[in-house]
Amino acid sequence: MSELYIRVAEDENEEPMEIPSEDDGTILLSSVAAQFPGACGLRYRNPESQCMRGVRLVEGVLHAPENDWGNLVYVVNYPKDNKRKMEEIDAASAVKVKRGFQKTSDLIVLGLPWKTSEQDLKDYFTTFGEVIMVQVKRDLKTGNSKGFGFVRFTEYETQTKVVAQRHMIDGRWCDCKLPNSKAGPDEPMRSRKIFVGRCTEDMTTDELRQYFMQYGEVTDVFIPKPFRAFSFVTFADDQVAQALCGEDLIIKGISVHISNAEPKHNNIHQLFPNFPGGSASLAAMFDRSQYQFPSSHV
DNA sequence: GTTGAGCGTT
Repeated sequence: MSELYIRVAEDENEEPMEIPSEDDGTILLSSVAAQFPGACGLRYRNPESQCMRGVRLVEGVLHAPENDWGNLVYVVNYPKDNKRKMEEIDAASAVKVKRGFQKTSDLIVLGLPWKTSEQDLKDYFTTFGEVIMVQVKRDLKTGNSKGFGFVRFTEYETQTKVVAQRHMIDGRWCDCKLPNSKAGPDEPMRSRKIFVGRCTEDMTTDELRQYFMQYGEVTDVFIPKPFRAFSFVTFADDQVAQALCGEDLIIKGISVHISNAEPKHNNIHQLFPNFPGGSASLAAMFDRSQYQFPSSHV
Protein backbone atom coordinates (compact mmCIF):
# COMPACT_ATOMS: atom_id res chain seq x y z
CA MET A 1 0.00 0.00 0.00
CA SER A 2 1.48 3.36 -0.94
CA GLU A 3 1.02 6.73 0.70
CA LEU A 4 -2.53 7.82 1.18
CA TYR A 5 -4.44 10.25 3.29
CA ILE A 6 -7.36 9.53 5.54
CA ARG A 7 -9.85 12.07 6.74
CA VAL A 8 -9.85 12.87 10.43
CA ALA A 9 -12.06 15.30 12.28
CA GLU A 10 -12.56 16.55 15.78
CA ASP A 11 -16.20 15.66 15.56
CA GLU A 12 -18.48 13.99 13.03
CA ASN A 13 -19.87 17.34 11.99
CA GLU A 14 -16.58 19.19 11.86
CA GLU A 15 -14.56 19.67 8.71
CA PRO A 16 -12.10 16.80 8.35
CA MET A 17 -8.36 17.16 7.91
CA GLU A 18 -6.31 14.75 5.82
CA ILE A 19 -3.67 12.79 7.71
CA PRO A 20 -0.91 10.88 5.89
CA SER A 21 -0.43 7.15 6.34
CA GLU A 22 2.82 5.21 6.54
CA ASP A 23 4.18 2.98 3.77
CA ASP A 24 2.58 -0.09 5.31
CA GLY A 25 -0.84 1.52 5.37
CA THR A 26 -0.87 2.21 9.09
CA ILE A 27 -1.17 5.65 10.61
CA LEU A 28 0.97 6.87 13.44
CA LEU A 29 -0.88 8.27 16.41
CA SER A 30 1.79 10.95 16.40
CA SER A 31 0.67 12.00 12.91
CA VAL A 32 -2.83 12.47 14.27
CA ALA A 33 -1.58 14.24 17.38
CA ALA A 34 0.46 16.59 15.22
CA GLN A 35 -2.82 18.06 14.01
CA PHE A 36 -4.90 17.26 17.09
CA PRO A 37 -2.69 17.76 20.15
CA GLY A 38 -3.56 15.39 22.97
CA ALA A 39 -5.25 12.84 20.70
CA CYS A 40 -5.08 9.29 22.04
CA GLY A 41 -6.87 7.34 19.29
CA LEU A 42 -9.46 7.26 16.52
CA ARG A 43 -12.98 6.00 16.14
CA TYR A 44 -15.43 5.82 13.24
CA ARG A 45 -19.06 5.09 12.55
CA ASN A 46 -19.55 1.62 11.18
CA PRO A 47 -21.79 2.02 8.07
CA GLU A 48 -23.54 -1.28 8.71
CA SER A 49 -24.31 -1.13 12.40
CA GLN A 50 -24.30 2.68 12.67
CA CYS A 51 -22.36 2.23 15.87
CA MET A 52 -19.11 3.96 16.67
CA ARG A 53 -16.12 1.68 16.42
CA GLY A 54 -12.63 2.11 17.78
CA VAL A 55 -9.59 1.88 15.56
CA ARG A 56 -7.04 -0.71 16.65
CA LEU A 57 -4.10 1.00 18.34
CA VAL A 58 -0.92 -0.93 19.08
CA GLU A 59 1.92 0.97 20.66
CA GLY A 60 1.32 4.23 18.89
CA VAL A 61 0.36 2.70 15.54
CA LEU A 62 -3.20 2.86 14.22
CA HIS A 63 -4.33 -0.05 12.06
CA ALA A 64 -6.96 0.20 9.33
CA PRO A 65 -10.18 -1.71 10.01
CA GLU A 66 -10.38 -4.69 7.63
CA ASN A 67 -7.00 -3.52 6.24
CA ASP A 68 -8.66 -0.64 4.43
CA TRP A 69 -9.26 2.87 5.68
CA GLY A 70 -11.96 3.30 3.03
CA ASN A 71 -13.57 6.66 2.53
CA LEU A 72 -14.79 7.17 6.06
CA VAL A 73 -14.27 10.18 8.29
CA TYR A 74 -12.46 9.20 11.46
CA VAL A 75 -13.07 11.01 14.71
CA VAL A 76 -10.36 11.89 17.19
CA ASN A 77 -10.41 10.35 20.65
CA TYR A 78 -9.09 12.28 23.60
CA PRO A 79 -8.06 10.95 27.01
CA LYS A 80 -11.12 12.56 28.59
CA ASP A 81 -13.26 9.99 26.78
CA ASN A 82 -11.90 7.42 29.16
CA LYS A 83 -14.50 7.55 31.89
CA ARG A 84 -12.63 5.57 34.48
CA LYS A 85 -9.50 7.65 34.15
CA MET A 86 -11.59 10.79 34.02
CA GLU A 87 -13.09 10.11 37.42
CA GLU A 88 -9.65 9.73 38.88
CA ILE A 89 -8.48 12.91 37.22
CA ASP A 90 -11.58 14.77 38.36
CA ALA A 91 -10.93 13.69 41.90
CA ALA A 92 -7.30 14.70 41.70
CA SER A 93 -8.31 17.96 40.12
CA ALA A 94 -10.82 18.71 42.84
CA VAL A 95 -8.20 18.02 45.48
CA LYS A 96 -5.78 20.27 43.70
CA VAL A 97 -8.20 23.14 43.41
CA LYS A 98 -9.06 22.84 47.09
CA ARG A 99 -5.57 22.47 48.46
CA GLY A 100 -2.53 22.79 46.28
CA PHE A 101 -3.62 25.24 43.71
CA GLN A 102 -4.37 28.38 45.60
CA LYS A 103 -2.64 27.48 48.83
CA THR A 104 0.22 29.87 49.40
CA SER A 105 3.23 28.99 51.47
CA ASP A 106 5.92 30.92 53.28
CA LEU A 107 8.82 31.93 51.09
CA ILE A 108 12.32 32.23 52.41
CA VAL A 109 14.08 35.46 51.46
CA LEU A 110 17.83 34.99 51.17
CA GLY A 111 20.50 37.65 50.97
CA LEU A 112 18.85 40.48 52.88
CA PRO A 113 21.02 43.43 53.88
CA TRP A 114 21.75 43.49 57.61
CA LYS A 115 19.83 46.74 57.99
CA THR A 116 16.62 45.63 56.29
CA SER A 117 13.65 45.67 58.68
CA GLU A 118 10.35 43.84 58.51
CA GLN A 119 8.69 47.10 57.56
CA ASP A 120 11.15 47.46 54.68
CA LEU A 121 10.30 43.93 53.56
CA LYS A 122 6.60 44.57 53.77
CA ASP A 123 6.88 47.82 51.83
CA TYR A 124 8.89 46.10 49.11
CA PHE A 125 6.78 42.97 48.69
CA THR A 126 3.47 44.81 48.85
CA THR A 127 4.33 46.17 45.39
CA PHE A 128 3.71 42.62 44.11
CA GLY A 129 0.50 41.90 45.99
CA GLU A 130 -1.11 41.71 49.39
CA VAL A 131 1.28 40.49 52.07
CA ILE A 132 0.06 38.29 54.95
CA MET A 133 3.26 38.09 56.95
CA VAL A 134 6.91 39.09 56.89
CA GLN A 135 9.75 38.06 59.19
CA VAL A 136 13.38 39.03 59.51
CA LYS A 137 15.36 36.43 61.41
CA ARG A 138 17.59 37.95 64.07
CA ASP A 139 20.08 36.92 66.68
CA LEU A 140 18.09 36.85 69.89
CA LYS A 141 20.81 38.35 72.03
CA THR A 142 22.09 41.09 69.78
CA GLY A 143 19.01 41.66 67.65
CA ASN A 144 21.14 41.66 64.54
CA SER A 145 19.59 40.40 61.36
CA LYS A 146 20.77 37.02 60.16
CA GLY A 147 20.37 38.21 56.60
CA PHE A 148 17.31 36.19 55.73
CA GLY A 149 13.62 36.20 56.42
CA PHE A 150 10.24 34.96 55.31
CA VAL A 151 7.28 36.35 53.46
CA ARG A 152 3.80 35.08 52.72
CA PHE A 153 1.30 36.41 50.23
CA THR A 154 -2.47 36.21 50.06
CA GLU A 155 -2.62 35.23 46.40
CA TYR A 156 -0.86 32.24 44.94
CA GLU A 157 -0.34 34.19 41.72
CA THR A 158 1.70 36.74 43.64
CA GLN A 159 3.84 34.00 45.14
CA THR A 160 4.48 32.54 41.69
CA LYS A 161 5.53 35.92 40.37
CA VAL A 162 7.84 36.65 43.30
CA VAL A 163 9.60 33.28 43.20
CA ALA A 164 10.22 33.65 39.47
CA GLN A 165 12.52 36.64 39.74
CA ARG A 166 15.37 38.17 41.72
CA HIS A 167 14.79 41.10 44.02
CA MET A 168 16.79 44.25 44.67
CA ILE A 169 16.13 45.06 48.32
CA ASP A 170 17.94 47.95 49.99
CA GLY A 171 20.81 47.65 47.53
CA ARG A 172 21.32 43.87 47.48
CA TRP A 173 20.05 41.15 45.20
CA CYS A 174 17.87 38.70 47.11
CA ASP A 175 16.23 35.38 46.21
CA CYS A 176 12.83 34.10 47.26
CA LYS A 177 12.42 30.33 47.36
CA LEU A 178 10.21 27.67 48.80
CA PRO A 179 11.77 26.69 52.14
CA ASN A 180 13.84 23.49 52.22
CA SER A 181 13.73 23.34 48.48
CA LYS A 182 16.42 23.82 45.91
CA ALA A 183 13.72 24.41 43.34
CA GLY A 184 14.65 27.38 41.22
CA PRO A 185 12.35 29.71 39.31
CA ASP A 186 12.13 27.51 36.23
CA GLU A 187 12.66 24.07 37.65
CA PRO A 188 10.49 21.54 35.81
CA MET A 189 7.47 20.42 37.77
CA ARG A 190 8.36 17.04 39.16
CA SER A 191 4.82 15.80 39.23
CA ARG A 192 4.42 16.03 35.47
CA LYS A 193 7.38 13.72 34.95
CA ILE A 194 7.31 9.96 35.34
CA PHE A 195 10.13 7.50 35.77
CA VAL A 196 9.96 4.60 33.31
CA GLY A 197 11.90 1.65 34.68
CA ARG A 198 12.99 -1.58 32.96
CA CYS A 199 13.40 0.09 29.56
CA THR A 200 15.28 -1.83 26.88
CA GLU A 201 17.99 -0.32 24.76
CA ASP A 202 15.99 -0.48 21.53
CA MET A 203 13.23 1.81 22.82
CA THR A 204 13.56 5.15 21.09
CA THR A 205 12.29 8.52 22.25
CA ASP A 206 9.86 8.55 19.34
CA GLU A 207 8.47 5.18 20.30
CA LEU A 208 8.08 6.17 23.93
CA ARG A 209 6.39 9.39 22.89
CA GLN A 210 4.02 7.56 20.58
CA TYR A 211 3.19 5.05 23.25
CA PHE A 212 2.57 7.48 26.09
CA MET A 213 0.58 9.98 24.07
CA GLN A 214 -2.43 7.69 24.41
CA TYR A 215 -2.66 8.86 28.02
CA GLY A 216 -2.23 12.57 27.40
CA GLU A 217 -0.12 15.20 25.72
CA VAL A 218 3.59 14.40 26.04
CA THR A 219 5.91 17.39 26.32
CA ASP A 220 9.26 15.63 26.75
CA VAL A 221 10.95 12.25 26.56
CA PHE A 222 14.42 11.79 27.96
CA ILE A 223 16.59 8.68 27.62
CA PRO A 224 19.92 8.85 29.47
CA LYS A 225 22.99 8.06 27.41
CA PRO A 226 24.75 5.74 27.73
CA PHE A 227 21.96 3.25 28.19
CA ARG A 228 20.73 2.96 31.77
CA ALA A 229 17.50 0.96 31.43
CA PHE A 230 15.22 3.80 32.40
CA SER A 231 13.83 6.96 30.91
CA PHE A 232 11.69 9.95 31.78
CA VAL A 233 8.44 11.03 30.18
CA THR A 234 6.90 14.41 30.91
CA PHE A 235 3.24 15.14 30.31
CA ALA A 236 1.57 18.49 29.82
CA ASP A 237 -0.80 17.60 32.65
CA ASP A 238 0.61 16.44 35.96
CA GLN A 239 -2.58 14.56 36.77
CA VAL A 240 -2.01 12.28 33.81
CA ALA A 241 1.47 11.54 35.09
CA GLN A 242 0.20 10.88 38.59
CA ALA A 243 -2.50 8.54 37.32
CA LEU A 244 0.12 6.32 35.68
CA CYS A 245 2.37 5.98 38.70
CA GLY A 246 2.56 2.45 40.07
CA GLU A 247 1.41 0.84 36.82
CA ASP A 248 3.21 -1.82 34.83
CA LEU A 249 2.81 -1.10 31.13
CA ILE A 250 3.74 -3.17 28.10
CA ILE A 251 5.89 -1.38 25.53
CA LYS A 252 7.23 -3.39 22.59
CA GLY A 253 6.38 -6.53 24.52
CA ILE A 254 8.40 -5.41 27.54
CA SER A 255 6.90 -4.73 30.94
CA VAL A 256 8.05 -1.35 32.15
CA HIS A 257 7.32 0.07 35.58
CA ILE A 258 6.03 3.59 36.06
CA SER A 259 6.81 5.56 39.15
CA ASN A 260 7.16 9.13 40.21
CA ALA A 261 10.28 11.01 39.16
CA GLU A 262 10.38 12.74 42.52
CA PRO A 263 13.84 13.69 43.64
CA LYS A 264 15.14 11.60 46.46
CA HIS A 265 18.48 11.14 48.14
CA ASN A 266 19.70 7.72 47.23
CA ASN A 267 22.83 5.74 47.67
CA ILE A 268 23.88 5.57 44.06
CA HIS A 269 26.84 3.38 44.92
CA GLN A 270 24.45 0.63 45.96
CA LEU A 271 22.75 0.88 42.60
CA PHE A 272 25.97 0.79 40.55
CA PRO A 273 28.69 -0.67 42.75
CA ASN A 274 31.00 -1.40 39.81
CA PHE A 275 30.46 1.70 37.74
CA PRO A 276 33.33 2.16 35.26
CA GLY A 277 35.55 5.07 36.24
CA GLY A 278 34.84 4.59 39.91
CA SER A 279 32.27 5.96 42.31
CA ALA A 280 33.64 9.50 42.19
CA SER A 281 32.83 9.99 38.53
CA LEU A 282 29.46 8.40 39.06
CA ALA A 283 28.71 10.74 41.92
CA ALA A 284 29.82 13.72 39.87
CA MET A 285 27.58 12.63 37.05
CA PHE A 286 24.61 12.36 39.34
CA ASP A 287 25.30 15.63 41.07
CA ARG A 288 25.13 17.37 37.71
CA SER A 289 21.95 15.56 36.79
CA GLN A 290 18.46 16.81 37.52
CA TYR A 291 17.16 13.30 37.18
CA GLN A 292 16.88 11.07 40.17
CA PHE A 293 15.50 7.72 41.10
CA PRO A 294 12.06 7.28 42.55
CA SER A 295 11.73 5.87 46.02
CA SER A 296 10.45 2.53 44.77
CA HIS A 297 13.78 1.85 43.12
CA VAL A 298 15.90 2.46 46.19
C1' DG B 1 30.88 47.23 66.27
C1' DT B 2 33.04 41.85 61.88
C1' DT B 3 29.97 38.37 57.81
C1' DG B 4 27.07 36.79 52.77
C1' DA B 5 25.65 30.68 52.22
C1' DG B 6 21.79 29.18 54.05
C1' DC B 7 16.33 27.18 56.06
C1' DG B 8 12.28 29.44 60.48
C1' DT B 9 13.48 30.85 69.30
C1' DT B 10 8.52 31.96 70.72
